[in-house]
Amino acid sequence: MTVPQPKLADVAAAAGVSPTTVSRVLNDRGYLSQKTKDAVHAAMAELGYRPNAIARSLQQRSSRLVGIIFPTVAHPFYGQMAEALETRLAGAGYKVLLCDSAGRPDRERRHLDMLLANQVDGIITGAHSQVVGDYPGLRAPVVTIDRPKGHDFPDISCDNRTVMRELTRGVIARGARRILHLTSSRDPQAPRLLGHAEAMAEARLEPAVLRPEPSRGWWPDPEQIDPVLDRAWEAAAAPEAVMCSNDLLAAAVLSWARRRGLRVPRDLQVTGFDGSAASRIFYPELSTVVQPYGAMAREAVAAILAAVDGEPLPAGTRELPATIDWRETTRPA
Amino acid sequence: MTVPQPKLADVAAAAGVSPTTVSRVLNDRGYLSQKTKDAVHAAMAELGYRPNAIARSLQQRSSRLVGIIFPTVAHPFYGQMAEALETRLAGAGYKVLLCDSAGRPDRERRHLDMLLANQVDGIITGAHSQVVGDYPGLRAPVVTIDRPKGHDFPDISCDNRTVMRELTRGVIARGARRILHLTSSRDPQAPRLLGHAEAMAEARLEPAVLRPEPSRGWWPDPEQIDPVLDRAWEAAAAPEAVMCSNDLLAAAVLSWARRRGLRVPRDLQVTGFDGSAASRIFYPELSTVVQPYGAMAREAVAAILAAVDGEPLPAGTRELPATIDWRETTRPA
DNA sequence: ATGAAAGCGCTAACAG
DNA sequence: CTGTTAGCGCTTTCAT
Repeated sequence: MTVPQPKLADVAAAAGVSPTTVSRVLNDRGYLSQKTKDAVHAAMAELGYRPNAIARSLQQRSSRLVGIIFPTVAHPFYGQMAEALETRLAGAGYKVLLCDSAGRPDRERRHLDMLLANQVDGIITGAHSQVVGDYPGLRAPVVTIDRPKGHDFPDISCDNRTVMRELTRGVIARGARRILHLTSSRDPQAPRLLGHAEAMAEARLEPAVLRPEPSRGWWPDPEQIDPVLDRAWEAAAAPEAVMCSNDLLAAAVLSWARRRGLRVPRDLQVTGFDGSAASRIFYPELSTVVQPYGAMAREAVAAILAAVDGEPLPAGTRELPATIDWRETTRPA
Repeated sequence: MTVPQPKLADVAAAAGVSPTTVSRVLNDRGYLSQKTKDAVHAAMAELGYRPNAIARSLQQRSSRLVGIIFPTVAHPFYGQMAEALETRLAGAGYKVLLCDSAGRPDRERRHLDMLLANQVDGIITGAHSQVVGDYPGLRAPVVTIDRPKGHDFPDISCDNRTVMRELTRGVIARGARRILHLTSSRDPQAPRLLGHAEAMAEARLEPAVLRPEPSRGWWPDPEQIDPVLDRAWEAAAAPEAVMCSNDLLAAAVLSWARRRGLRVPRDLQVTGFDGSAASRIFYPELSTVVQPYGAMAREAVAAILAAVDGEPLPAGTRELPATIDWRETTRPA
């Protein structure tokens, strides 16, 4: 506290060598006599020296910092993704600047400004707005996570369309004909919707998509969902299955079903999407799609690191296979 | 990309002034003629200039960086806490370095090294190991989140003991006499346990505490929990309530209860702890304690900012009031 | 009201 | 094998 932190020059003085030499042993560069190395190490230990990463970053014009932007890390999907990314990045010697955009473009813009000012080596974003897309002076490589195309950055996703087609086929095979699709997405071309529509078309079933408004951006709102479901159930033919675009939505549906006295899966089958660790504990019975968190983090980080090494970023989406976990909210196959 | 990023000197040249002047308009310091200001602003806009935060940090010997260390942000409690902290810190002009310790002391140590090397202005940690406690050369102020005492840093928690006493009283008032307490804590002096024990003693009831081993550190493991519960139910007098030290544990108990055909709350009452947004959506029926996430973040950040301003950190625990959310996994009062 | 010069802590030529 | 010198991009005395 009171003692100023020792700097490289102090170590040099203590060891009786030049700053350059200390820098060399620090970075293990060039030829050093063992004797010198030992002396320097001793001095460093003596003083409790810790190199200043900021000075190093300035000199090397590389911060080893990666920014990650998500709408909300309180959400199990983003939280788990953030964890997987941090673990990978830390393993590669990178540091993570966490940005929570709360789904607000203004916040995202501020965060982007901040990241660029801090000379980040890369940005990984799962934020929903398109502000990264047309950002002036964006020097850092950008990779998106589970974002639809419509931008020039590589995107890492699971095989949304394929797995959703598969999941829908499975629900149909389990006896459901009248299937409701609940989504929080406002994009009619969302891959999950397309996959769903394909499977429905194959079976000559009419897709029915409902988009209840989420509250606070990412949290399903029972006030919105319940009336929507009530209405669907008061229609002539009540649905036999509800497929949801994420596990939280599915949980809201299951809660509604309990209140309404519907038996799952007898009266109603329910599926989710995401399969976060939290979701698997909260709802082990939920049939859902488990996203490949680890693999997605690996690919996203690999892309950033490649870009740092000067390789051009591949455009387009990289899709990693997700797995379906059939449980008790659907009937046996 | 190909064009090197403009620096302050470039702006100066373009505006026909000295670097000092540009720095002055940037920081709005000293007296500048409006004319000069305008010229500089024009030049900055022209070149798309963005000040380099790294250089600034080096010069000012302050990074405006705060490290936050949690066992796993995939866990709803930590994820929501991380979000609340990031929001507060960003609002105060600070940046967040995210560290996921995965509950491993070696990882925590590496993260601490990294944070100190990066000249963080403060550290907020909820990691469980005690490595921060005796860390050599820790210059940054540290605040812990929901950690038991036993260290010199201020701690921000909810009023664990009080609210747990209240919750236990409530469960007793709801008719339960044989109450099981499930916890993931290995500390017999944990405040939540103490509060529980107090309420039990008041009612002259015998406390029964069970500590199933978590898997991977923070996730309750049904393989561990189910046999423990089974055994309790095979004992002479089956419990009438299970109180859990977090919502995930409660979810595991509810899942077990469903499989065993127990009706909640008739045959068995269940309570949780944490009340994260995710938990409220996954399990709206769960009676639980809702932690004051926002207030805790506010206090933690306030403490760090005060320390940055040179005020000494207050020692001891700051307890914020939590609220009890009685729902349907307990009987009506 | 503005500028020149020095320096934050480190590393990269370039000597020797 | 080691040291001298210059400079990363910015801010800050101290002049004027």
